[in-house]
Amino acid sequence: MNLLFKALAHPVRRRIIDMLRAGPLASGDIAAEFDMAWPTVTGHLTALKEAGLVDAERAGASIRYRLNISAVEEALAFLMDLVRTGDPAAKPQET
Amino acid sequence: MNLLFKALAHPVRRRIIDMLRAGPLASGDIAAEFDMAWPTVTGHLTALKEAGLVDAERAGASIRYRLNISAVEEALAFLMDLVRTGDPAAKPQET
DNA sequence: AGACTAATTAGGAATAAACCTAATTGCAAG
DNA sequence: CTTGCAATTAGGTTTATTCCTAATTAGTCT
Repeated sequence: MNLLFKALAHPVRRRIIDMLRAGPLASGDIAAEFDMAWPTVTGHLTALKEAGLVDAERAGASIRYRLNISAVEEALAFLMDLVRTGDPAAKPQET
Repeated sequence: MNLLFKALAHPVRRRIIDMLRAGPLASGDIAAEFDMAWPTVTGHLTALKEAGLVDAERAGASIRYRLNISAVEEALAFLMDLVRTGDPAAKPQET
């Protein structure tokens, strides 16, 4: 949970997630989109992987990163719970 | 957006949010729940305030913190968008 | 005013994060 | 087997975060 929100707390990592919505991408393709050194991007990919937000698999010479939706859903569930019980207009008990 | 996820990326701050779901609390009441110095908690409250997750207002001698649901909803919307267009089973276009 | 309580601000130390360059590993051809 | 491309790991610097204690501000009460 903590690694998850930490991973989301960086613009570069959020943009990587955004890129991966269209489908898996190679590390190099991702790195090419940013104005920073490739190893820096590798670091961000590692953070995303450790948070469970992406999976990596080797495909020949390159490595393909794929978005893992279920990790996003986990964060989503946390926030939904927060909104539900925190909003006075949405308590099922006191109808 | 960035401050928002950054604020959520710390267990103490998430627990403060959780505490505030039941209703507003004074700074001291919040600080009393943690095993750390009060000024440290003040720092976390400031981070939450800057993220828009809480509002603070003075109430006599004390200061009351209140959860701001709409900021949570903002994060929620971001993640929802991610799940929607990232999930192959949920593309309305290709039915 | 003076004393007491609530909370923040100031300043500083320890730890973690983000970034870089250089060196290394893993695969694929030739 | 060696050359070349893809990507990561290593090592180090800069900046940000987290936490502490001490000092300060703000409000209450007698």
